[in-house]
Amino acid sequence: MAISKKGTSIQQVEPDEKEPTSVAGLVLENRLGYALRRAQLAVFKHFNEAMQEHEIRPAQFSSLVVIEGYPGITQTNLAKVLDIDPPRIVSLINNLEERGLALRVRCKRDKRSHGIFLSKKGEALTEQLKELAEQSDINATQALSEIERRQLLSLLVKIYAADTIEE
Amino acid sequence: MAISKKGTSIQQVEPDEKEPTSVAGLVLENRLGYALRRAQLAVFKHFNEAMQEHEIRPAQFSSLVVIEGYPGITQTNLAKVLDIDPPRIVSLINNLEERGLALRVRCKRDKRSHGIFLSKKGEALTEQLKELAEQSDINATQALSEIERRQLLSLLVKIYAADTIEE
DNA sequence: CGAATATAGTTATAGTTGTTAACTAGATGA
DNA sequence: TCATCTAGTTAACAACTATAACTATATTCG
Repeated sequence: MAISKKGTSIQQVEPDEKEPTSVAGLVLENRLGYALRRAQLAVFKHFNEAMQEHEIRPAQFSSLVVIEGYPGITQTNLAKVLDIDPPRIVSLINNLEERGLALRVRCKRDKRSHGIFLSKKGEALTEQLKELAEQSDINATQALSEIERRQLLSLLVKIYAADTIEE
Repeated sequence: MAISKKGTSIQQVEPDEKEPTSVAGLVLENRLGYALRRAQLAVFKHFNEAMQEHEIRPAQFSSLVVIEGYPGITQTNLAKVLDIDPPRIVSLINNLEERGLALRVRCKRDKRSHGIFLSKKGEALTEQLKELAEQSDINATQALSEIERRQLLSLLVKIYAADTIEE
């Protein structure tokens, strides 16, 4: 295996003088997947800080919002909407139920399935969390104007909506 | 704990008739963090499919590209640039080295640090992968025009660049 | 009817990833 | 020289995701 720099078998080499601190100028700078990942991590970091005192993780927040929007939704449908696997829903709902935020109600027509509802406490918390999330998004994207933020959102939705449909 | 619907203790409830299949209409639709996550997963799915035959994971690809751009970069700097923890770099580089794609060269001035270089094989593969990645990004974002894609990229970079600096 | 098949939810398991703490070798600076 | 710092490493661990298999109900159809 040859070192590419000279093609000779160098044993001791100086590391490059430049000390890059960003991916500026590299192909990575133009890679959508990479940019999405980095931006997502940055935004999630803010989100997690904002939610820390309520001990709410991103997937829990999403679940709360969906249950609020569709009270009585079954676990299977919740899994579909959030595009996560059914086994993950179980522990997610277990946790919300243990904390008194949500509850399963066995459906009398189909006794296999459970409708999921928010408790009063869950509803109140969800309202509060939605505001925190809104604020957290804005904090995480200070570099963007309100118009840019909306533009970004609409572009992102186009991507994942298209991708969800074609499956 | 009361069920919010009526405030009474319902034991058997019909699940909602509607069967939602997307987050359309919910607050989630307007949450930047959620949209970023979903879009990122969609794009990564394409990426992973494209890279499958080469057995290259996203972080490995990113590493190859950065090493190509900064031959002789130290592991510490690579970690900084990619914003990942030093321990992760170790197994990452181990893997690339075992596969003959990259190699560590001990720096003679500071014998603690290693410069990392691509082998000829690594360089050739990286060239190939960059094209695959480019194509994969385009496939994953068929719903976007070329202009929109560039817009999106610039918005994303603004977010994570700002976030990286302030630390 | 009742046997075969399908579905909702669950459990267990394991692979993968990211995080933290602590260690070694070498460098630096008083 | 001694104390402190840094680069890389190792190991332990927590979190997340995916898969397989199990239970209970439901449905289909001969």
